[in-house]
Amino acid sequence: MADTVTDSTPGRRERKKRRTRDDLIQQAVRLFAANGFDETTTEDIAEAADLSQRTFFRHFSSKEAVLYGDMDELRLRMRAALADRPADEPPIDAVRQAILTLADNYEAEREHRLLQARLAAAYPAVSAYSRAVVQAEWERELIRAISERLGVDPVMDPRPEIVAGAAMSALRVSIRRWTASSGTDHLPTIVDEAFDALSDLSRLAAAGPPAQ
Amino acid sequence: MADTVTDSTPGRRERKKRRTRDDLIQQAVRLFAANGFDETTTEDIAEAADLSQRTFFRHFSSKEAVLYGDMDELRLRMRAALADRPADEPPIDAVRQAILTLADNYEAEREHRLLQARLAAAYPAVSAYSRAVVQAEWERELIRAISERLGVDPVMDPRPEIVAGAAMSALRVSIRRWTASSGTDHLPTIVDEAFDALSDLSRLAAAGPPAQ
DNA sequence: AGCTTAGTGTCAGTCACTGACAAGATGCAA
DNA sequence: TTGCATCTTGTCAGTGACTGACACTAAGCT
Repeated sequence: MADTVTDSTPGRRERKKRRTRDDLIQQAVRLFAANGFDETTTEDIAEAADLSQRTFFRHFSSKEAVLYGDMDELRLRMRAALADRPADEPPIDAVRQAILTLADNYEAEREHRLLQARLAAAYPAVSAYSRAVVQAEWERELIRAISERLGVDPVMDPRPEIVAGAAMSALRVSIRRWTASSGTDHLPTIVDEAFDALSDLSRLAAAGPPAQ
Repeated sequence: MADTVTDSTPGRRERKKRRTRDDLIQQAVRLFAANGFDETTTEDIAEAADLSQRTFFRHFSSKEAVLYGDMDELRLRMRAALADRPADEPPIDAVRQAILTLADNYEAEREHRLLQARLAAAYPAVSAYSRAVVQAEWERELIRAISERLGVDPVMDPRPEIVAGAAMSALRVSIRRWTASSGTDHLPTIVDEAFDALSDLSRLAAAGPPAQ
């Protein structure tokens, strides 16, 4: 047993791999912020991390993926938030709280999240990835939680998907507005207003004639 | 005035261009259906239409774009449907009717729309494009119509975006289910149920304990 | 018939991403 | 400690989407 105290669970190999991955993320984010997304090549990123391009693609499946390399942790936090809500709470409220958990994180990591959101606003490829991968994962978490609460099979009953989709849509709009304010507005507040609007969907009435 | 009767408005050049474009769409759709999206190269499509790859990219900005080359017309039809609804109708109802117009078209062009939906389900790149371009355009139409009806500025008031986003989400879910049924279910009916669920969002309650 | 303009082909180039192979590091067992 | 299996990486060659530059031809106009 010549174990040093350092490696508690993961071995040396694991730690090295993790460090390499973190390096790639850090360098990528730095370069994206400095020069833009399209303007940064995967070769640039690998170079900055002193690795080959091939190694970059062994850690991340695309240039977009490295920008969102830290999202898995957030997804799990959201899942935990859902599990913590009382089982008899109306699903839409549990969902609102889960989304607020995400919003809190955006405030806590304001600079980084703002960069991601700005790049998504500026580069279609980033926006597409964010929706198709990151947000799709969040949405799946919501669908799973909602169908459990309703006690229904999400394949048969469309309501979990409808609710989750509406919630994700509200989040997207909220983040867009938060980004437009450069993160000066309070995202959880924006999200709260968005969910209020969602509850009032059917009560939304057309305006009368413009001041008669 | 040596006009022949054939070219009523667009000149020979325009017609030729249009025909080339239509050829590309037709060949692309045929090849996608036969071999799959990733399995078909832009070179294959150009070749099948007896054109150079460079010309393909002069008509379509991406391989995804050619698959949705017929969507502009549908968007305009949706816009017209929105304009036709009474101005004092609740926005959510006008939106529902607009989406039902889309659904009707999906039934009318079942085979083609089903192919698009299947390719979107099978190929992430297609799904991403569909959302980021096609559906984003539809959503913008909704936002514009809703803010006009509410008499508000969509930059200041988040409600138009919220409503439009929720509606688009309901449409996506509906199309997914319609696709899963291979188009045998009636899409307008599915859409109607989705909008009913949307109206009942806040009344959705958790199930009691599983049969005590 | 001339002149301008727009659509096309060809060619060369960039860049994201992938498969194959070899080499060095790591974990593990004898 | 040694030996072997496994993992991570680098190198190299290749595919395919997409773009800029240039020359050529057809279409519209006078």
